[in-house]
Amino acid sequence: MARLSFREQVLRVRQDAIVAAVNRLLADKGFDLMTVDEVAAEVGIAKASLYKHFPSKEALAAAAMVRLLERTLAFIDQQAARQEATPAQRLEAMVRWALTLQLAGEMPTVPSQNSSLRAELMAHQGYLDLLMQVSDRLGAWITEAQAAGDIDATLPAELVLYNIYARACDPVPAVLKAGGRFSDAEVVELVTETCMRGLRPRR
Amino acid sequence: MARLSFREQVLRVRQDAIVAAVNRLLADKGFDLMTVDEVAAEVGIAKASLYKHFPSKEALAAAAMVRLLERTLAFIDQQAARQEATPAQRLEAMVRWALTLQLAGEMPTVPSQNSSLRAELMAHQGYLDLLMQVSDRLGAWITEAQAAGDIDATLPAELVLYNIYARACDPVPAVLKAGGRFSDAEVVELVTETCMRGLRPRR
DNA sequence: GTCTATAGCCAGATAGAC
DNA sequence: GTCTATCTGGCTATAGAC
Repeated sequence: MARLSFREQVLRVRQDAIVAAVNRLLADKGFDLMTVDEVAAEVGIAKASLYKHFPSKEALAAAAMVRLLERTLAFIDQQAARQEATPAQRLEAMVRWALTLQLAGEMPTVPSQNSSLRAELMAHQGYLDLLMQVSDRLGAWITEAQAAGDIDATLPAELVLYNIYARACDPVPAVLKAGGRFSDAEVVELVTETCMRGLRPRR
Repeated sequence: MARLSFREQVLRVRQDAIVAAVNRLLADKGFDLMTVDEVAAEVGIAKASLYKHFPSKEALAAAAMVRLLERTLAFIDQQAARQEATPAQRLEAMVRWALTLQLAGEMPTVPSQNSSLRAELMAHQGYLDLLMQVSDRLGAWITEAQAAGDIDATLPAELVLYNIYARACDPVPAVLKAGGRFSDAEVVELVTETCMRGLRPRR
């Protein structure tokens, strides 16, 4: 890794601050309701300065999504290092992690419907590469878990993968939490359990 | 039911056409991306005319949501009439119905996040009444299904209810369908099965 | 690279004739 | 109630001084 000049380090810190702010706002309001003015205000710089770092609002959001995928890969590596854990247990840990992130207000969400952002993401090579990597890693665990009988082998692997991905934007945890009867930890447990149970063999 | 004058009938038909168009657009693009101009274009009248029928964009969406809840109640009645069916089977039929509606592009979705629409819906008495009715009817079946051992009695009834509601905006069916490997009917079966299996007792 | 100020656009809502 | 035309505000993006 090349040594960074002071100037470059400052730039890097500033960019990280921007992406972190975008991450929070995406988690809170979603892409359409997030305004670039808010991002600038949260970072504490002028809007015009933002546009020196990122060419568009879509690019801002894409950077936040790339950061999420990088964090996801890091967590996958962490799970892969737990040699005592079965593939199914690792997948369960992924679900738990996603739900925890979501309840903490740190899970950025992208509109799965039509949007200017969809197009930009599908053209963003770095994003697609990371998404592929994550899918491959999780896909391998799914196959292993099915062979071990911990996940129903008659279910298409796609279905299992998408079911896990979908926990990142599941509305159930937030509604359960809003009900006030459960702690965050309890919500995570309940949702994780119903998710995984839905994927296990019939008996 | 009072006899309607011709004038009132025309009004009624026009309003139904508007709400149907809003329903489609909400299902297709969601509230934020739906524009009032599009609604007007789809109905075939001028935007200003729309505002003679509904005072705001939020009111338009609320009307579509009320219509959805009315259709839901009608389907609940239909299921209640199936005397051979168990409560769990009725709940499963509800899930199947919601998924079918969603895949057909007829399921309007409301942003569960912050939005001007949330506030308006929570102040809309007719909407809240209907929502309560639906929840009560489904809640009764859930309790019965738990007593019968078809749904895990250790799960909070809230969790079960929200899990069923969430199928209406589940992103998994659309993604599975986009993959092209499954027919709509297969998608409905796969998602319904994993949903219900997640709620059944451990063994 | 940072700021202030503003251009340009688009969508929700309204005026007023018919 | 329907239309055409317009207002209004907010948002993305940029110009231009420093």
